[in-house]
Amino acid sequence: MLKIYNTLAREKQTFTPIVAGKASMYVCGMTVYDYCHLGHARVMVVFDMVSRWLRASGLEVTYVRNITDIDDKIIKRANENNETIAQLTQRFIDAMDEDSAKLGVLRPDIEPRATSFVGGMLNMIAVLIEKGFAYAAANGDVYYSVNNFEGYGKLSGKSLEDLRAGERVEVDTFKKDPMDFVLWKAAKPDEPSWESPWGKGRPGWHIECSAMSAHYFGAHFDIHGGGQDLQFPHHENEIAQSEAFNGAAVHSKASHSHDGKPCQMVNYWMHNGFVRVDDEKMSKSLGNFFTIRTVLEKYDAEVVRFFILRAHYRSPLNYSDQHLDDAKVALTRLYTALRGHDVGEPTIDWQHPQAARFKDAMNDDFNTPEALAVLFDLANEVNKTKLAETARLLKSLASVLGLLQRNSDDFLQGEVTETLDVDGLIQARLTAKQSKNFAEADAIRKQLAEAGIVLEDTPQGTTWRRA
RNA sequence: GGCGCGAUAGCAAAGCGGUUAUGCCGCGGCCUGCAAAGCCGUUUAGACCAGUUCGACUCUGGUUCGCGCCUCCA
Repeated sequence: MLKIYNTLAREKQTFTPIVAGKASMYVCGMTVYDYCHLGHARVMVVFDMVSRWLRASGLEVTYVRNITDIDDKIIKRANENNETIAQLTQRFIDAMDEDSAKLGVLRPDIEPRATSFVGGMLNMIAVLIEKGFAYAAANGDVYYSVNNFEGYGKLSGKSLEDLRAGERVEVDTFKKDPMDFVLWKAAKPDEPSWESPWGKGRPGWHIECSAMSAHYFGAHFDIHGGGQDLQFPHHENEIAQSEAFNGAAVHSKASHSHDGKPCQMVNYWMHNGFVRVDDEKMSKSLGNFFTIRTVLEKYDAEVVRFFILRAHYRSPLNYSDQHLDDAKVALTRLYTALRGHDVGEPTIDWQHPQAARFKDAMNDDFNTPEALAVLFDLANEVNKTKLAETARLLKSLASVLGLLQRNSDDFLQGEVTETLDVDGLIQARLTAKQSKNFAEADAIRKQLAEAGIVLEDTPQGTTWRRA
């Protein structure tokens, strides 16, 4: 039985899909105006892992991850770069695809772009106005009226009163309530815009996700994911929009549909923890972010994936070179255990005690650190017994996490870019050893070590790996 | 100020009311010509103060410290 920590309930709950055997999952993806950083990498890897586990559990998964390709920052950046919005967004969508592919992230089933769903957003806004949840202001903006939605704050645990007391909300004279948020922004000159009943403009950020999830999943779906920072206001606002849209009009049981049942948008809300640098959130506004491609210049992409899955998805994850070095050594241990085992296609006997332990860990709110501990125990077993069957189980279980699927030598040796004749030197060392010329043998080994190559003598001969 | 999360050994990171987490590092041994890898063993824990309990790292309350959200943010 899979249990998921549901942010809405603030507890782990047994996962029961709306439609037996299927799972619908929507994850808030990227706003594409820059390269993805490690925080984005975490979202992609975490929900990739989630979708893989749901599938491994036998569910037919539809995974939707959107792309926000219209927004203030995009417009600003395109102007700065003197390129069109379409050029800018496509450039960074391509970059994102490259980065995520390297991290072993499978493509979501559907990756809708906001600009393709403006019609759906306009419809949603019109219905919200009609039902009394939204109003067009004098400046041409359309706002959502938070006071009219009963459940506002239920996801983030905030009350309107507390939010207002925060006094950090800018006073906007066109809003009826400071907490009201924008559904439709009136266009400024020289900005891209769409025609609407309220004049030219463009959609607010929150309505995009409501419209896109509604398009693919309708009023009700299983899992909605995203980073912790989206809990408020983004996800809170999505709930307000979608549940109001699908429910009855204001003053006639706001958040309930006509048959009296609550029209809940999402059953399970999942939020992954932040990536931190020096115990501070990694973010663009703080400027302390590392892009995925920067990190990949120095570290193997699978090491980064391993590093992310090594921590529980809800825990904070501190980034540092030291931690990545550590992850690299750990992953090397797993690949070393698999070295020399050609195990073929993944197959898992879930009756095997270690497989069962792995499954229990994953079913416990995706406990990947525990699942990885199982892999290390299996590696130890492989090292001791040399059993191909155990090696196969190790590799098969790892495949569920998107790890250890390369040939060991590919990981341990990397691309062959040597100017040194490694094989020749190994052969020369062997000759020296055979004639007991250990000084010569050690000199060769030292020469290779200085080039970053570590030799390992085994009963089957000498192998090498990169330090 | 409001709301929430966390505090585990040198570092990272899980489970668990009583029995080895796991990885890296350190130490001892085996193996090796010597190493490396591997194997065996081993040193370092549970912020602080109370309470519940036969027994608490694990439950409850409080304290301290850290982080996050309340504004764009994955």
